[in-house]
Amino acid sequence: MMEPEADRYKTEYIDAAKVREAQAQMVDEPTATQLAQFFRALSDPTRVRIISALSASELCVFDLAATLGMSQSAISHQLRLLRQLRLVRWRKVGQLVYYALDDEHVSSLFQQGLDHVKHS
Amino acid sequence: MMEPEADRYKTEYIDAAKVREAQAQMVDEPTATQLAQFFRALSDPTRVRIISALSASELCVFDLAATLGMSQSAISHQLRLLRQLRLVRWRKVGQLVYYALDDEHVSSLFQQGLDHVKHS
DNA sequence: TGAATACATGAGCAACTATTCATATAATAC
DNA sequence: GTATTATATGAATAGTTGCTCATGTATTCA
Repeated sequence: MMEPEADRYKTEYIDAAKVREAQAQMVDEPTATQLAQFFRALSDPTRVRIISALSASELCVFDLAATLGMSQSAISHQLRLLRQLRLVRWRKVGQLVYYALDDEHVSSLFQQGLDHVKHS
Repeated sequence: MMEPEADRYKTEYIDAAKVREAQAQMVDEPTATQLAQFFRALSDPTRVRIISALSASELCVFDLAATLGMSQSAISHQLRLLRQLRLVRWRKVGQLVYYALDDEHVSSLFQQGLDHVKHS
């Protein structure tokens, strides 16, 4: 048999007002997922180094691979992700594909993260 | 037998100067790893929602779980990660443990990410 | 045309992540 | 003391990630 009475004695919240406030403030699920995806772009050392390298100037895939000392395939896979998240743009010149950071926002955010890490 | 001559015909770089420039600009491996770890803290929807909820005010674990509608265990595990990365601080009050964002830097970075996502 | 080159991508796999479940710890209330 | 409550954490597990390897596509060059 069910015991609905039991629930009466169960604490629902420690501080209901703060929970309501927090829920009002909190981003909704889809936004949280989108935001998490965006930060995920910067959550891998290889991608961080790619972003960092591209802060100087655009580079083709071949030179990016050389710069990082990694395989062309590994770099291409990561670039696809950065492309999908619109963190980089690219232009084709003959056989070469040049990648560059897509907007100021990204490098500014990158720099801010770097500052945080350096001062801690 | 080795064929050292073959290397002569292999392109090392498309643009050696740009590679040198990029390598000079690029963060070193340990820094990249540290930076990636920091951004990783924000790379999961649950942690994004925790950070977002804590932007309003500090909350105890119980109310955080209620706010997000998730199990206490799941929240505790995520808080441990945020604690390790020093994104949150905590204080104990009796049985309750109150968590709060550790510094301005975090919420500013969070807000900047949110702006980026909203305008795209 | 055919060979070489730059890049992209699917499959496979080892490593990692986020959750659940069970249990432990520590504080409170009786 | 015992029972209850808030939180932490280890183990297990399903899902994800980042790389390699093999191969495909598109462009250049002879």
